[in-house]
Amino acid sequence: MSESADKSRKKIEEAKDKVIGAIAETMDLYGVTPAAANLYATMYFKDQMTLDEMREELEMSKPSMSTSVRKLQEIDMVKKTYTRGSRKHTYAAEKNFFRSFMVFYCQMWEREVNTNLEAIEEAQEDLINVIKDSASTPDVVAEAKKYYDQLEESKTYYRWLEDLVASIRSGKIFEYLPKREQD
Amino acid sequence: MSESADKSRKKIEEAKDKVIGAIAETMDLYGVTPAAANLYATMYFKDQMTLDEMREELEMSKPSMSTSVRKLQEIDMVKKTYTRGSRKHTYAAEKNFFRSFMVFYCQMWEREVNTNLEAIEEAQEDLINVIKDSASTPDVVAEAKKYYDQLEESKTYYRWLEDLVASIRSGKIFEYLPKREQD
DNA sequence: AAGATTATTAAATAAATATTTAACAATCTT
DNA sequence: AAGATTGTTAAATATTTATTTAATAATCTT
Repeated sequence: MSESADKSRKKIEEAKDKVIGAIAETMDLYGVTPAAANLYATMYFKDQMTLDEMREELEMSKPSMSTSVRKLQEIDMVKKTYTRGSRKHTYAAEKNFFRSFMVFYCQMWEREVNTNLEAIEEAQEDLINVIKDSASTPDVVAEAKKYYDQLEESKTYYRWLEDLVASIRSGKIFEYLPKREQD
Repeated sequence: MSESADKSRKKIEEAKDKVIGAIAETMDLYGVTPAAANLYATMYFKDQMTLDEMREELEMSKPSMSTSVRKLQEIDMVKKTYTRGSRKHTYAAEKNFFRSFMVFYCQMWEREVNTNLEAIEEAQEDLINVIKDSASTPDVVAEAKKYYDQLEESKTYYRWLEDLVASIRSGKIFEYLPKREQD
């Protein structure tokens, strides 16, 4: 093989590495470890990989690859693939960023909505009891009312977030905000 | 003060604590430290606070409060307030979750778009050079083309994310996904 | 079923992050 | 301007989190 052909191969690797670096760098936003971030970014340019290939490519331990893969599977950024004839498990990166976006944020927002709405409902019940309690002094009742109203108002946000999740999950959001293929 | 009135006060505190716990728990999603998460959740039920009040309420050190406040200010979840007559600085929590949502996610997504699009542009230039290079073998050219196309397709996502940010920042998204005040 | 290969779990280590104590700088009051 | 109060920065400590090595479990082939 000629030297200039080698040079071309090397330039391709360089190009990939730029993108790999950028993706890995911004993936801390998705709450994954550096190992998982690097792994996903690497897999983004591969068809599929085995744990041993990952270990070799990233020069890390196999358990680290194993846990990283699992974490990435949880947020649907990596899928297990079935390759007959191979004893080793194979995995492929989700290359459609829209799908990753959907799964990750909807999961995250749903957790936030559920946790907080549940607490709010309980708190509001408590506050109503205070308000209704004849033993409560007027200033205490006023305070309870104030907090009750504040919580009630915040529910508008959580309802909106739920609607946003539904719109993304169903794909309806793309009717309003279309994907622009061209530049 | 009667004992039952005290009981009412205590129930209010309990109600608040439920919500404080939930907010603090979900705030790890926003990439803030536990101290900052607890602080924001606490401030959510206060008009404004000084650093010393924070330290006392959370039973933590003053520098910890100072750094937490700064971090929360960066994502616009806390604002400095001007209280004349007081030597101490006072701070207030942003209580409108829609605004917090906007600032936090737009900031985050914009960083992702900028970092990745920049890398993609550079990588695509490199790949074009390989494709145009007469010394590149056909299989190398094919590979370069494959990656080029993959990157090109991913840009659709980043453009969409930019549109989403613009729609949120301008408030236009609420025309499509309105805030529902009632239940 | 036995042996070999691969993947996962557990314990130990390493690295990164959060928090505190101590020192310093800035600001306000007199 | 001096002294006192408040806030921030720096260094040290503590805590948490990520990663590795070692051990175990599961899976596949013969």
